[in-house]
Amino acid sequence: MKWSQTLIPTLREAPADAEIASHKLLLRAGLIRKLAGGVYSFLPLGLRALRKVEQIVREEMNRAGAIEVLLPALQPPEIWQQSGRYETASAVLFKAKDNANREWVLSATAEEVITTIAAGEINSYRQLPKNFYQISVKFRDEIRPRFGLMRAREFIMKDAYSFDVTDDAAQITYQKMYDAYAKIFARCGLKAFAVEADTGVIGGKFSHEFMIPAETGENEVVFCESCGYAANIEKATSGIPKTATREIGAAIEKFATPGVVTIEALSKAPYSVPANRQIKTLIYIADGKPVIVLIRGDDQLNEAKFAGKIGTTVFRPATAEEINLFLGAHPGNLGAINMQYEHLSGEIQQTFLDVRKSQAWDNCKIFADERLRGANEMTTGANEDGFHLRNVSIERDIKVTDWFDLRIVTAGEPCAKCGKQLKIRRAIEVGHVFKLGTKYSEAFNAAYLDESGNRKPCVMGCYGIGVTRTLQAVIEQCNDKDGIIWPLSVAPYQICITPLNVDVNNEAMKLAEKFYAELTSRGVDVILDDRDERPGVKFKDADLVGFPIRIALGEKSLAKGEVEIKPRGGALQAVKIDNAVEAAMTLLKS
RNA sequence: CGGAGCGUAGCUCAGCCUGGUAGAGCACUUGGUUUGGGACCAAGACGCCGCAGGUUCAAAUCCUGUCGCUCCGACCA
Repeated sequence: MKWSQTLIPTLREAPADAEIASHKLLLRAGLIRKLAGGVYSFLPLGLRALRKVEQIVREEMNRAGAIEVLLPALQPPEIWQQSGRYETASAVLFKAKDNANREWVLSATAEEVITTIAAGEINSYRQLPKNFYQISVKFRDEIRPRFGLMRAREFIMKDAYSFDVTDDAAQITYQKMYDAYAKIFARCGLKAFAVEADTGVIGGKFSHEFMIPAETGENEVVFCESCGYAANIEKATSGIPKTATREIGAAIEKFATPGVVTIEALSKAPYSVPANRQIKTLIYIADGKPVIVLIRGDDQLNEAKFAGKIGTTVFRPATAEEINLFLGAHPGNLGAINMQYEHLSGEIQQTFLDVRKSQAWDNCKIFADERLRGANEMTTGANEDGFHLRNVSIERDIKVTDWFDLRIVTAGEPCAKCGKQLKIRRAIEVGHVFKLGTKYSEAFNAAYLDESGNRKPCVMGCYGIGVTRTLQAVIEQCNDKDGIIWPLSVAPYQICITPLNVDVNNEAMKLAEKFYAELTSRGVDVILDDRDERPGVKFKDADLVGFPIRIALGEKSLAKGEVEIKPRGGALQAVKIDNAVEAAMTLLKS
């Protein structure tokens, strides 16, 4: 390709709405342009890099035995209702209406579609296993699109769906995908690692996410350098000790704490109740009903874990007004003990009772973090502004509905497996593999007949790679002050030939054309910078775009019978003209 | 959706406080001088100052509303 014939609109300055390095570089190097928030056009250079990532994904998926299909982006809402995700995933689904006012769902993912196909076309164990994948545009109504392609409303995803006869067989497929993913990211030049992950709305038994370490990543990963344990913080657990049990002491005692509404304030004199001897009482409204969550004063609630336990993602913290109405006190004075209303007077008490009834408050569930199990001599709010209770024994005084691990792990806690200190780092999620089980196959009746003629649901898995996100992750991981440093495997062009004089009669240009023809015939992706620009502009642009190898032809070196070959980020080497093509090929292979 | 900020030329931004009819740099066009790391000179073209109301003799500037964008939080590949 000749530079002058394509479109590579490089920018000296990054547009103001780009925040992180990779987003700025995508724009500055002329790979993408924004059409609207979270919606981007791919320009020629960006598309070339994207196609390379796609091709790597395709090759490894094929190698792992998956077969490519293409499923519709326009999907009838009925199938989403059938799986139940029309409600549970409602927040991210784009919906459109046709001219007959019929509703459609834009594909956010395709479990429903593929399972419909499996239900219709797979009848026998002889047809299994099958693993279908596609690389296609996905739509998600992200609450907050961010960082260019990292979190977009429209993006390209590789999604795969496997169907197996048994759980054991599904495990083998899962492992194949896991291995394929490791290869894919390695081939893209990425340092990826897998972590245990939360399954979220998709559901299923367990999953791993593939992460790219990056300060700008939106995920926090807990990991142990000693034994290799690694998990998304949403899922991570640690071996932190439970609350020390003490003698069950005296009866509960109410004491005045005027104006004290934080854990910290209560931990100071004159109260001096250590945070680890306090019970934090949080009120959430989940599916319209109140839920009480108890965790230790020095811990934080992990909302992802909480969501997993209560089985809905539709929840929010209760407002101060709601809490006051329900419990008769404001945040900072709450406890799961005195959920009474005797202290309220007449009319207010009636309102209180009505609210409780309407909100099913009397059946309000109390979930407590495991770390509080058996705790006593604890302090918590008295449900009366300005008062707390001490000598609280959880098992004795609070009717806990259920105990769960609900806390957020923090750095430095002991690893649950080996006891060494856990660390936390930020990362970008580029892939996710799920073991689904039979959730979708049962909902869509995707079943097969086994050897004995028994009808059984297929055991499913699903596997996603954010292709456009992966592309940006490559840039986020591979750049310097001058621009992108493409790994050879995904570079839009592998070699940029830069003649410093582009007059067709000039020796530099003639030679450039000759190299271009030779390298192209050898299957190398080459771009020839035939613009009549000053050398500085060409060099700066080549560095910005980040071609792995640049071959410069200028008077100075040509006079010595040489050309200059410079790997991006490596040392410049002078090579005899006749050896230049071979030298470049050698560099490509190394 | 809650909190914060920003919408002026293709890009980066000034002007707004204190109202008087549109600016700079880069990019673009033409001519010239340059030519190994984002050149210089000259001349040009490019603006519904996000949109809609309002105040005013007069609005980019003040007021109200609205839309869009960015950042922090919840969501995700």
